[in-house]
Amino acid sequence: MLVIYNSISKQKEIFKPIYDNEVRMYVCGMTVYDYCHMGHARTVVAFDVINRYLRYAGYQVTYVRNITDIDDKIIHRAVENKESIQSLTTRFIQAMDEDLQALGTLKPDFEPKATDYVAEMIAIIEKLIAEGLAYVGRTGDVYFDVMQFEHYGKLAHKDLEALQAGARVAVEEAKKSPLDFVLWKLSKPNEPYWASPWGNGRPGWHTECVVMSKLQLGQPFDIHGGGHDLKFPHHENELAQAEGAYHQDFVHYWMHVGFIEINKEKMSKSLNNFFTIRDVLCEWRPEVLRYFLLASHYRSPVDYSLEALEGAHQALDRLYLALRGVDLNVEVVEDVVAEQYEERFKEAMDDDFNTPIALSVLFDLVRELNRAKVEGKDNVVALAQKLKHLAGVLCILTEPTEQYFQHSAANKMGIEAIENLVAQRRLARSEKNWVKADEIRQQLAEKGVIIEDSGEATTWRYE
RNA sequence: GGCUGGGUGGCAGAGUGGUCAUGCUGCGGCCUGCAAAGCCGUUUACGUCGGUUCGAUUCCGGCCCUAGCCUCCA
Repeated sequence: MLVIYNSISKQKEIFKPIYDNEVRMYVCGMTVYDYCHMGHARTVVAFDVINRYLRYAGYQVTYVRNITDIDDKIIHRAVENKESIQSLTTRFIQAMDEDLQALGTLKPDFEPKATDYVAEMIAIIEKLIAEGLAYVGRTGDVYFDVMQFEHYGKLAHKDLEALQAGARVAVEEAKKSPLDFVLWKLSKPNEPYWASPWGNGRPGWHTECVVMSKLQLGQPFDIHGGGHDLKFPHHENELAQAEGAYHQDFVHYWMHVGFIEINKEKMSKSLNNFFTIRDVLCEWRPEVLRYFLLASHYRSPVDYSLEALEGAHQALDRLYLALRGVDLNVEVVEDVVAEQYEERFKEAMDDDFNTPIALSVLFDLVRELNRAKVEGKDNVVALAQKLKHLAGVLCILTEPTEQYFQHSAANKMGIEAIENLVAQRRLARSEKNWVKADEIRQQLAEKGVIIEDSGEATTWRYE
């Protein structure tokens, strides 16, 4: 029984899809004017695991993640770069695809772009005006009239009074209330525009998600997610539009992912304390990054640090080491003990996708496996297969074992040279020339190569 | 100011009304030519002050500290 923490009720709730075993999930994606950073990675990986687990659990998932390819930041950046908007967004969409693929995330089933749905956005704005929920302001822009939607604030748990008291924005004369948000923004000279009943302009940000989710998933749909910073105002504003326009629930389960922090401070573009995914992938292999992200629960804040990455690396090594020397390319073997670990794994993931616990189950399985290896039990293969299989749901332990340890990289000693030294050392050892054997081991260690003897065999790996 | 979250052992990070999280690290042992890996054992916890309880890190209340949102942000 799957339980999900729902932001709107602030409680864990039993998950019941709208249609039997189908899950319809929409996640707010990127605004493509720059490279993706670790914060994006976290949200994307979190929902990737959710997507994978739901499928593993037998649900038929439709996963939609939008691309925002028109907004003020994009326009500004294009001007800054003396580049067309089209070229800017195309470039960063491609970069995003590369980065997310490197992280091993599955592509969403649909990745709608805002600019492909402008006509539909205009239609919903017209409907909102007809419903009395939107108005044309004094400057000609169209605004959502927050006061007219009685449930405004129900997601973020804010009441209008408090919001107004805290409003830091200078009241724009064009709006009735400072909380009203723009649905259609008239274009200035040299800005891109679409024709509309209110003049040439472009849609406000929040509307695209309402339109694209409804088109591809219907309304209501099951899960809507995104980073924690989207809860308010973005998701609140989506909800107001969707429920205001169609008079029915918008979303059943709202999920929000916690922030990546640096020195306990939110990583964000405005604070300029962010690391891009590609920066990090220059130093660390993608799987380490994934492990790091999965080692804490998706709702908690995570502090990004070298120590944490190193910890992830070591933990991952332990998982892979357990698989070493086991031939997995055989028919899947059933084993009662192995099944117990799968049950525990499911239990962990069923509890609001608790990946830290799921990982701890994997480590318990590793101990079981190592023990079985030492004792020469006959369930070694079954345990190893189970480990690989369950880890695969989290999309870790995906590489062939030896490839993981002997992964070539430009700055490392070549495999041939290593094998050569290992052979020399084997000879020295057979002659009980311990001095020479230790010398070679030391030589390799200085190059970051770890030697492991077990009986006659010697294996090596990069540290 | 309002609204959300947090404060756990050397670090990271879960969780629970009364036996173990887990990973890294420390210590002891086994194994090993010595190591590494592995196995076994083991030390150091639950911000603070009260309350409920036979018993609270876990429930309730006050306080302190801290992050986030209230403006674009995953």
